[in-house]
Order: sequence, then structure tokens, then C-alpha cells
Amino acid sequence: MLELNFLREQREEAEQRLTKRNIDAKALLDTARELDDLRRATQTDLDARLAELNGLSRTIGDLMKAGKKDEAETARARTTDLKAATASLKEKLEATEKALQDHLCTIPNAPSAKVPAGRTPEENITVMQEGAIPELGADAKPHWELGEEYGFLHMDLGVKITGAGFPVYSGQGAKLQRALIAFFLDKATEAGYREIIPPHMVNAESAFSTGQLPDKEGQMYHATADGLYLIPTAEVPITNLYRDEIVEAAQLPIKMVGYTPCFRREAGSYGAHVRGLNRVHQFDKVEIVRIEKPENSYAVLEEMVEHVKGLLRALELPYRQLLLCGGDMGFSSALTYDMEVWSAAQKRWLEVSSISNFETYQSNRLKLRYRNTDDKKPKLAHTLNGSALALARIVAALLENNQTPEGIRIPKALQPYTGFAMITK
RNA sequence: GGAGAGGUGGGUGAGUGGCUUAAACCAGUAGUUUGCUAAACUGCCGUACGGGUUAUUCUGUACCGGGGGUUCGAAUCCCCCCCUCUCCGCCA
Repeated sequence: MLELNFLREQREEAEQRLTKRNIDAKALLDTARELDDLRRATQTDLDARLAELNGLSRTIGDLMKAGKKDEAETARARTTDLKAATASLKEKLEATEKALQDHLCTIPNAPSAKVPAGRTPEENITVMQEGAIPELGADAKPHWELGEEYGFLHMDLGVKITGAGFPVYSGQGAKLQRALIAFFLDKATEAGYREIIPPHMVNAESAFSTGQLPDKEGQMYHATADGLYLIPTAEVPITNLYRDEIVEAAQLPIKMVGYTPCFRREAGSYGAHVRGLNRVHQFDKVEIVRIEKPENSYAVLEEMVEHVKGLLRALELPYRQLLLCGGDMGFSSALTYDMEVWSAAQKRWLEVSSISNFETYQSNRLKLRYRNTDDKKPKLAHTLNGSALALARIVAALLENNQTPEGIRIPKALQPYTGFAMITK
């Protein structure tokens, strides 16, 4: 969530930035201000009475020790009213804090200056595009037909053993998945990211800290018997490694990479656009996560984009980079780039990566801070993450773009990992 | 899953109702001493949220795994929960 001090001290800027999301920023910020004022006044009041009560208790202790029982009794009688007053003030303070917290949770992150205003995906800005768009013959097949024809992708078996949207890969298809994961992990570790294998389930506190709860409750699979959520992305467990931590400035930047399967309910999405691997409930993804000083975070974001571009080039996929507009951006993000690859048989762009700077929005919930040697107080760090990359749609594009009469060609960079240059029947 | 023992600051660890304003030691940090290293000594050394001042700083409150309760007063007593360790059971 956004920092209260930012909302109070830079009210104009906060309102202006939030307005890009097409929300009533003024009303949201007014309410936050009122609740915060009430909270402060209540605490001042409560603290004063608690101080008085503490003083009285000390006095009673001293009197008892001195054997002055009567005076102690008199003092004790005076605590009754004070206790009642502090009890009701405590209740009021807790209720106000809760209301303020709940309210702040409904305010999305403030878009950064570069973010264009806009409501729909059509208003996103194409930053750049690279790679030749392949021209396939009229008989080009979408990936789900290729998978069936070659026998390495079985949507129907997934339906049988689990349900729709849970793909089964076999043979060369399974090997291709493993090759991509290994390739992405190697590239990330070469770039200085530390590899993490995190749990695939998290508790509610973790889901809250990175912003999945309460905003996206219905998007996650929930194991209610144990109160755990299946992760929708490795971002959740990996970023939460640093929840409630104060790191020394010298430890920054922290660069982590993790491969995990990702689970998403995707309730309500059906139709032609979700056929095959286009939108599934379980897919594999390699995620890069960074914890940075605020002054570096936007340069780092560009660096992460360059990393992802390198992967897409190595895979010889035509791609483009989008700068999301305020209306299309995720709830917790301050600026997001989406990377899309061209899927030649479907003739459409598929989102394969989303790279975001969360500024202090996540770290404020995480209580993730760092300490500069010359600063007295710890400061909130910036968190960033990006897919590098999400597999299912990468596989879809690879299959479609590289289909030939002889088989499906594997990009050179990947061949050391697959051990074969062509998927054959 | 069962039984027992535990959870205190960055670390070790004392603390069975007011003598704790959380001791002591280690680590860290600033200084003194000092040929160098080292050692000794002295000061500082948690977080959050308030209040008053604002080059400074003073001050209040809360926090001893989490949540409740008893009490004028709780790290300390009571209840519930979580976690760790040891043993048993089960198990890849």
C-alpha cells in the first residue's frame, strides 16, 4: 500500500498520479486523511492517559513498599476511571487503525510519471518491436493441433486427470519445457541472480504482503483446510523472503531468480482466445525479483527489460514491448512493461512477460527496509519483478513459428538443452 | 498424530508480580590510550506510532513467538493458538 507520509506530504502529486487510473483519487485521499487525523488525535489522547496510569501504578508500588496502605488504597481508587477511559480509547484507536488500513488497501499504487493515461489495453504504448514476422503457408496449424499431431501435448488427458486448463506434456514436449526452464535459469544466474527454489504454497500473510490479497482473492487456488494458497507466481514466496527485514545498504541490490509452476483460477475466462496453451490454470515460469534503493529502481527496470529482450532474441521470436497505460496496469504496480511474442499461426500477440516496478507499495506491506549508513531511520526499499519468462505461451509461439514440413525446428540457443534440433513425429 | 522441553534485543543469555527504566557478555560503532597489530578503558548501540521544537533535540505510548484474560501494576500468573527441539508413531 502507499505510504501515509507520501499521501499527506505530497498530496498534490499523489492525487495527480492516481487519477491516471481513472479512479476518484480525491475522494480516496480525503478519506485517508480524515481517518489518519482521527487516528493521531486518538493516540495522543490515549497515550496521555496511559502515562498517567503508569505513574499512578508506580506510586502505588512505592506506597506499598513504604507500608502506607491507606494512601495506596486512595491512589488505587483513582485508577478506576482512568482504566475505563483507556479501555474505550484503545478500542477506538484499534477500530480507526483497522478502518485506515482497510481503506489504504483499496487504493492502488500511484502510476509513475511516464505512465500514459488511458482506460483500455488499446491505449498502451508500443515502445519497440523487433524480429521478422514469419509468413506461414495457409496450412499453418495452431499449437494445439501441432501438439496433437506430434503427440507431445495432451489437453484432453489434463481434463481427464484434473480439469480443463491443465496441460499434459510428453516426450519431446516435456523435454522442451525442461530445456526452457534450464535455459532461463542459466541466463539469469549468469546475469547475477541468485537461484531460489521456494515453496509453491504460501500463507495469507505472504499473499497479502505482495498484494494478491485482498485484491485478487478469487484468482488463487485456496487450500482451506490448511489456510494456504497455491502461488500464482514465484514473486509471492520469493519477495516474501524479505518480509519484516531490515537489510544493510551494502547488501543491495538483492537479485533473485526462481522457477516455479504458477496456479491461476482464471475464473470466467473461456472462448477461442484461451484455447490450448493461451491461458491455462497451471504453467511454468521463471521469475526475476529485485530489491533496490529507490534512486536506482527505474534504471534497474530498464535493465530487466534488456535481460528479457536477450532471451526473446536468443529464442528467435518476434516480440514487442508495451508500456501499460494507467487503466491496464496491475493494482500494485507503479509502472509495468509487458512483453508480447508473435504467434504466427494464430496471428496474434501473446503476453509472455510483465516487468514492474512496485516502488514502495509492496515493501510497505512487507515491512522491507534498508539502512543507509548516514541515515538514522531505515527506509522502505523498492521491489521489482518480471517474468523471464513464462513458458506456456513461449512454447505456443515456438511451435507455431517454427513449423516446417519436416518437423518443428528448435532455436539454436536451446538445442544444447533439448538435445535435439527438431521435434518430429 | 502422541509425549516432553522450549520461544527474551543482531547473537549468546539472566530474569517466578513493583529492586527491570529488560542485566551481563559477544558483535557493531565513535572516541581515549597507543611505534604497528592487538589489548584496555569510555560513550553510543532495537522497531513502530504520537506530541512539542525544528541546523539540534526533548518527550509520551506500545512491543519479551501471536491473541485474549487476571491485577493499581505482567517478560513473569491463567487460557487459546503458532513455531522450534527431543523421543515415539507414520512415511518418500
